[in-house]
Amino acid sequence: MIQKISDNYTTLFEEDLLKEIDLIGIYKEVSEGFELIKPGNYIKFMPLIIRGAIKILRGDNDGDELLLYFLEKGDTCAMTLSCCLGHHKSEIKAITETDTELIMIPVEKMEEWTTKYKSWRSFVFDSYHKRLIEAIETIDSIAFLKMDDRLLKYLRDKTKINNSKIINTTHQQIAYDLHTSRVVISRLLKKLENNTIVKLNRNNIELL
Amino acid sequence: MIQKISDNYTTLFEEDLLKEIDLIGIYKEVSEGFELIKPGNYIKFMPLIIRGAIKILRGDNDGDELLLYFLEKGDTCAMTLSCCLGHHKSEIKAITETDTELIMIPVEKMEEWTTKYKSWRSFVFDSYHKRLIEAIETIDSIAFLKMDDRLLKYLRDKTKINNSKIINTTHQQIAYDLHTSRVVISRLLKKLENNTIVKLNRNNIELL
DNA sequence: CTCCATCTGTAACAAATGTTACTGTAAAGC
DNA sequence: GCTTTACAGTAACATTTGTTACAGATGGAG
Repeated sequence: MIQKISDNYTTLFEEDLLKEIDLIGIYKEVSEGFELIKPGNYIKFMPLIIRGAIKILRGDNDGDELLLYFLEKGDTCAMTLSCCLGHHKSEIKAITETDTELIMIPVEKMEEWTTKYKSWRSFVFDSYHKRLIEAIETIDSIAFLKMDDRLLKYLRDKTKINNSKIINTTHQQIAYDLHTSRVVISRLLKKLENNTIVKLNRNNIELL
Repeated sequence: MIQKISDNYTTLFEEDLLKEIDLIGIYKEVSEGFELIKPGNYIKFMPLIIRGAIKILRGDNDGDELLLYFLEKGDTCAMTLSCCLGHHKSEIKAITETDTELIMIPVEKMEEWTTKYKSWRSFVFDSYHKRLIEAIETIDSIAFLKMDDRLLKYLRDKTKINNSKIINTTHQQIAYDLHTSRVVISRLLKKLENNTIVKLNRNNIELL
């Protein structure tokens, strides 16, 4: 486990901290499409991502939802941090975007390590920073971009996360992530296809 | 200065930390409408707000802008924290909403105090947490609400911040904050007036 | 193969928001 | 007082996005 952490985290954790993670962390493999966190859950573990990607969504009271951002290897979930420190309920939804390996750290260790290890402190600050930036980028997209550009950005993010120009998803699923309707997405995708920016197949979109 | 801090911050800072703030912090009074931070600035100080309110805006490349949230007494600017720790340029704009008293802390002290004082660490974590929550609430508004509800929310936030049912501003200014056009705001305000939710005057809106 | 569920394409329309243009009115400066 | 400027009201129209309804295509289950 130590090896996996050092290989995938740019933050250099102290030797002692690595040993603690090795001792206390729970290694887990999760397959694609699993709902790790539901709105309303209390969170007892903090995930360190080793491989794969996790999609973080905001859900409102009526089942509407909106993609906030993706987490990748080396990341952790700042909302989880918030919830842990503040002992609040989750206000978000987390779903594995691909098969994912992660290490679960019990909440209690959070504060302890924050006091004890400088590198852990930096890691946590850095995570907050990244998430805040991502949240603000999401605001940029919604506020300043039209749906066609948001869609294109979404497709590009997807190819980056999955490391493949082929995106396996349905129009309906994209509509959920961008909080719009399926018809709108179909319409705009068709326009992108006419401009030879994508190629459309059933359950599958290729970014050219 | 120690008194001002202890009076206005719920986080209880240690005696030693309070002394350091007293010694190092620079007390400042800023009048309404002053632009504290411009996009592109490097930030050398971190503000602790004692009294008043600061409006934080996101600005894109073309001069478009959008209100992110307000800061009040007891708050600090998480984006500033980010910038300080990461030594990045500012990506936001900060304008005093009312006359404001604040204490400026030089960036160098940030990391030092984070290591040295537990209460400072909690304060910084808590600030990040609050800002992340606020950013996500802003996302909620833009993504899930129509302009009329966003406007009403905006007016209510304003009355809360300024502690008065009378809002002194122009339709154009609201339009900038919500990133829409003046005509749209005028139209919706008129509708709110017809429903006796507000009363409109020149440079001045009263929330009923 | 046939049936069925799911996915996609498209049209026609409705609603929300953005744009342009013009008017009147209050306040500020002279 | 008069003139100028900023602010607000309104109409007419354009664009974007959302909604409903239906038809055709695809692939899997039986």
